[in-house]
Amino acid sequence: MATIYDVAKLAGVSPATVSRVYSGVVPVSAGKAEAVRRAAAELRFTPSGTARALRTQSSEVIALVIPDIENPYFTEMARGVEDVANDAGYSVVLCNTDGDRAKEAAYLDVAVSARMAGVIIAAADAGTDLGALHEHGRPVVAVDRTLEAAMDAVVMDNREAGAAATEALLDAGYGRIACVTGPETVETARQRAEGWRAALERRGLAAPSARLRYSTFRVEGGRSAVDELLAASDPPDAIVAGNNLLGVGVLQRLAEHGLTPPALGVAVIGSLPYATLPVDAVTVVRLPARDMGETGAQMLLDRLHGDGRPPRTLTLHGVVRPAQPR
Amino acid sequence: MATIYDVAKLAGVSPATVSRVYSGVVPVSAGKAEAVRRAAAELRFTPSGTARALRTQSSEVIALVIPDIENPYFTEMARGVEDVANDAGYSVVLCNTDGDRAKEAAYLDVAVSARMAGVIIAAADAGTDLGALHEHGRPVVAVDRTLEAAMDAVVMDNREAGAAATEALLDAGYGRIACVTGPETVETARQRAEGWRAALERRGLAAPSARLRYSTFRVEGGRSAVDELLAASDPPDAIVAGNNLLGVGVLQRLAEHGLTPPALGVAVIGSLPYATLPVDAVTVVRLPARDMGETGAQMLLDRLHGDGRPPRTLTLHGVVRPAQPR
DNA sequence: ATGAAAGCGCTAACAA
DNA sequence: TTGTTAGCGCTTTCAT
Repeated sequence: MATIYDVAKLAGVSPATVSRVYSGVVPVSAGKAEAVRRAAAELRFTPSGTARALRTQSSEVIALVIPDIENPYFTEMARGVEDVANDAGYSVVLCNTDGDRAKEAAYLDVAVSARMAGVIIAAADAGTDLGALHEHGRPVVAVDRTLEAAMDAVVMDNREAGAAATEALLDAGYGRIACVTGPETVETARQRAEGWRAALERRGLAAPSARLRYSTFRVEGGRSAVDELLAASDPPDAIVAGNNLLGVGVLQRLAEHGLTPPALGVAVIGSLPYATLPVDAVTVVRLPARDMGETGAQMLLDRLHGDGRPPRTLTLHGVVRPAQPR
Repeated sequence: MATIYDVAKLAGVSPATVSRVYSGVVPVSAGKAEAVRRAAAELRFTPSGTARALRTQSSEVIALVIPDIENPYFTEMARGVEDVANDAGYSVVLCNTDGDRAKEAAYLDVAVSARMAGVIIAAADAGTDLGALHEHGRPVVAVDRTLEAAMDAVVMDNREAGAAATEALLDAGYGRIACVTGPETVETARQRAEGWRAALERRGLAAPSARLRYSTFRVEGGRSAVDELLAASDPPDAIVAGNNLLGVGVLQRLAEHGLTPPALGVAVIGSLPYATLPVDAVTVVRLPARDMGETGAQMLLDRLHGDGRPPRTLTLHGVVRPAQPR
């Protein structure tokens, strides 16, 4: 593999000049620059990112840590991060943690060990340790889920989303509304459930815990919740699904029970990009995932460019698309 | 940031000993190892991956290059890659190219510049240039789509999948079967269409080009194909969808036309993980995406561990789940 | 505008 | 088993 020394020798200049041609800021005479370029092409020179990273103590790579790469919500977010980061000349490393603390810790370790420029993280749970990142002075932005009191973060208004979903069902005439959400350890899951409860109570209705199910944020969770809820002595007439995958599971299982909405009302928090039936009959609270990614990436870039303001939390709001009355 | 020198001084040993404790292979006496560990913990030492990569000319990172991170087929594959790679101590960097050659080239550049150990790639199209990787001696494994005549590759049997999907529809009694597939520039799209054609011709049926649509491998492509096919003077009575997203689009649009299967037959090449209606009425040719990822990763690891056998192509087969007769 | 030289933090001979 | 030492390829003063 050719190095700047090889290129320098062939071009008849010093290694420093070759370096200057590639870093671009320091002026180099046109003639020498041209000679360097020709020599580099001839030797198929590719500058060593690792050497540069070692020397400069930083690389143009940012880590994006997410709990579930198979969830379209997070991939949509990843697209947002990518677009903004790539435009600014950064590469994005996607790290999938499966919501597993050990895996997450391993990836954060890699991030500091590889001297990545910064980290955007949708944390597995509240226990994530950002200590090493902080000590090494790497900026971190939390997305989707907050992590520490005073840090940069972009989150959804989850309570509002939960309330809006519930209210849309109430407005459509449903009265016995259940809620299926994610694990109680996950902030977003709790907040969405709180929104459901608040909306019901605002209308003077009870929010019995028998109608609230903490589950996993996965398709299977939605499916089994339907079975459990329908088996109850006082089954609900509508269900709020706490995220997109739960929504898919709920709709799947309901269809198998012959209860396609609006026979039983359904509101989903999050989009259903791969739904195979018309979702007109389903209330959807669209969450701007891509926007969240873009905004988070921009916050991180600002920090990398020396922004020293106190940390801030940005809250994004969902958009309600009520079920069409038929 | 603490270095091995700081740790060495505090532990009262040489830097080399610290290094040996971390690399693990060379024996170190228990006492010194313990001292090193304590010193490292006290100084919150994190070894510099960049320094190590520079020194050893390689890093424990592999790049996974895919054309569409929002397609569950590729994320499922990514999971397979991740599992195998992580178990072997490698991190996986996910690079999303959007099927864009320039983006792809940029990522491959990063891969060699960062001295990544190897690359697994589902190429944007046949024009991808692997030259730089080869020159730098980095192993490459193609997945989903081949790229060069003699290279390691794991692909699906796409012709067979296309034929199986078509035959299932024929067996179910449909006779005017259309096919919607991806861009003609994409190998998998062509092969699946060829399978469709071959299956029809084997039964002595025509495969008129009016019933074959090259589109994009996206939801929207399936939707518009339905409209175009239904508007024809001699509309089909069944449709083969060339990938999962096309299948989603086809099913969506058919439902909007009031033509839910089996009113119009549908076979999908690929899985429908987020379908919201029961897919019993749809023929699905499940493609083992996760398996493809695991196998590709294993092939790459073998190369990294010195496997010098001639390159090989492994072909994986889909599994037909015919629509349930109702 | 250009070159010489030091050093980023680590590993791998080699010596002891 | 342990320490000494010489780089890996680059950037960056400091001179010129």
